Amino acid sequence: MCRLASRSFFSRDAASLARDLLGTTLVRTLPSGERLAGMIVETEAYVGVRDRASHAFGGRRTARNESMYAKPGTLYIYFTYGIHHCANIVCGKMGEPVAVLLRALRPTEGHGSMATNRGWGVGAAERQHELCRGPGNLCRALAIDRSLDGADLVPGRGGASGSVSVEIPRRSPIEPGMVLNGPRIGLGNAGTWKDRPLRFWVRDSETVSGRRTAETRRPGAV
DNA sequence: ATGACGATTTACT
DNA sequence: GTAAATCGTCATA
Repeated sequence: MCRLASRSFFSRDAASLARDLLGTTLVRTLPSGERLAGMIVETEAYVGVRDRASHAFGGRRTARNESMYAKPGTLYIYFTYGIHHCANIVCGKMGEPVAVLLRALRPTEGHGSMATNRGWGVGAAERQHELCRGPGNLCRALAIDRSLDGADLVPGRGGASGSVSVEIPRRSPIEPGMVLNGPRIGLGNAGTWKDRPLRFWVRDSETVSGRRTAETRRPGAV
């Protein structure tokens, strides 16, 4: 019914991956073996050294963003505002600092643990769509922090499933017409790059963060 | 050593 | 709509 995303799946440009991650499932396996998972419904592409909004703009390379230069399929986790972690999937060609930010999931497994991670009490059923809405909330719900920075989403030869992976259903649950895109969120002085339609989300998804009513464009267009 | 800032979230007017 | 929270990171000295 589904397959694990391979290295080649991640080895392509960020906008294309950001679009095609919609409808796939992000799986977080805890040390206890419990699975926390959700369908990806919102992403943003950070397309490389020329992207003024990227942490790697101009080839910037520091201890913090080192993982952006790792191989496709690597997790890049950063800490910001003194409070939140945000998760990216590195893509592009080997050594290129290109990545996709995961902004929201529709939870599918482990709702109870996610609620606990969010600091919620019991009876959170009516707020399930808020569990993983927004990049910071998503990380908190899935217990993702900098200890996972640099982790590989693609299993090694041993075949052991990693602590984070992406599962691709044989048939996408997302109809092509359900995908919208528009400008990325929360950018400062990114100049012209601020308005590029590099944010992708699923239409009508209650779990999408920020504005849900932006322009429609040809899926994958940049 | 120090200061400014942030790919956010939440609460409040 | 605006503001506060909060601290690791980076540039500057």
